[in-house]
Amino acid sequence: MEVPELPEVETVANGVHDRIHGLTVEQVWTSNKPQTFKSPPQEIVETLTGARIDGVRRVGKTIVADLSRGGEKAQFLIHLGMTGRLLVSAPEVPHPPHTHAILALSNGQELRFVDARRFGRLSVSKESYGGPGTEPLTISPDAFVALFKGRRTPIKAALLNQSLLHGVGNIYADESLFRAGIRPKRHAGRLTRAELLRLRIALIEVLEHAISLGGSSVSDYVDADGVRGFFQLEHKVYTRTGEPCLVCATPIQKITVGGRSTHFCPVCQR
DNA sequence: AGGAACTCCTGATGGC
DNA sequence: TGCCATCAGGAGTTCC
Repeated sequence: MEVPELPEVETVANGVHDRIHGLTVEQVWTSNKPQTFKSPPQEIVETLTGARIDGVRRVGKTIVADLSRGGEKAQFLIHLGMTGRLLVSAPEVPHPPHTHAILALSNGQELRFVDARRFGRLSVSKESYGGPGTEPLTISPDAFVALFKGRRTPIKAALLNQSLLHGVGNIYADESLFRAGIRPKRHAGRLTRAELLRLRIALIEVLEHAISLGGSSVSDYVDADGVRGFFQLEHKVYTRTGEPCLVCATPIQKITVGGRSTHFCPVCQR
C-alpha cells in the first residue's frame, strides 16, 4: 500500500467500521515501544477495556473509533504513519512482526495494530477529536483561498501542512498540483484566486477518485490474514521521474520541496 | 509566529 | 552472494 493519505485512511476506517462497530473491547494488550503510544499505554488500556465501539471513521489522516462505556464517551485515535496497518483477525492467526496493540473483541476476533516503521501513533481522548486543520473534501472555495493568503512557503509545502488542510500527503499533493497546472515551488501566497480555485477542484477530484477506487475494495482490505490488496490510483507524476508526461511527453522532473520528493511536469505546470 | 531543518524508524533498493 | 549506503516519509521538536 502506498503511504496512507486521506483516501487510504478513509478506506481502512470504513472497512474496520464494517467489521467491528457495535462490538465491545474485552481485553487490550500493548507492546513496550513507547514511541507508538501518544497516550500512556495504561491509559489506553483503561479507556478501551469494556468500551463499546460505536463506530469507526476518518478525520484527516487519523482513524477515530468512537467509544462508549456506561454513559461515558471517549475516542480511540489511530494514526497509521507510513506503515501502520489495522487488521481484524481470528486469535489463532499468528501475530505479524511489529504488532503493537491487540484488542480482543466480543465476537472473539482481534483488532491488531501492526507497524514496522513505527511512525504510527495510538492515543485515547475524552475530547471530541477535530483534527489539526480543515477537511479538503468539504472546504468552501473562499475558505480554501483564505488558507494560503500571505504564505511565503511553497504551495507544495503548504498542501502538506496538516494544520491548514489535513489529510493531504505527498502523493496527492503532487498529483493535484499537476492536474491544476501549478509548479510545486510557487509561493502559496502568490497564487491567483483562479489558480487556487483550480487547485481546490483538482485536489477534491483526485481524492474522490481515489476514494471511489478504494470503496470497491473495502470488503477485501481488512482480512483475517491482513491486507489482501489495495487500490492503486494511476499516478500522472508521482514516482514517474524521467518518464514522459502523459499530456505533453516532456520528461517528469523530480526535485525536493519542503524536504519531500516532488514530481512535476516543467511544461504543463507553471 | 511562520518557516525550515532535524529527528525518529526499518524495509527496499542499488552499487560494488 | 553479501554487505553497506541510501532512500522513503508524517509529524513532532527545535531553532531562527
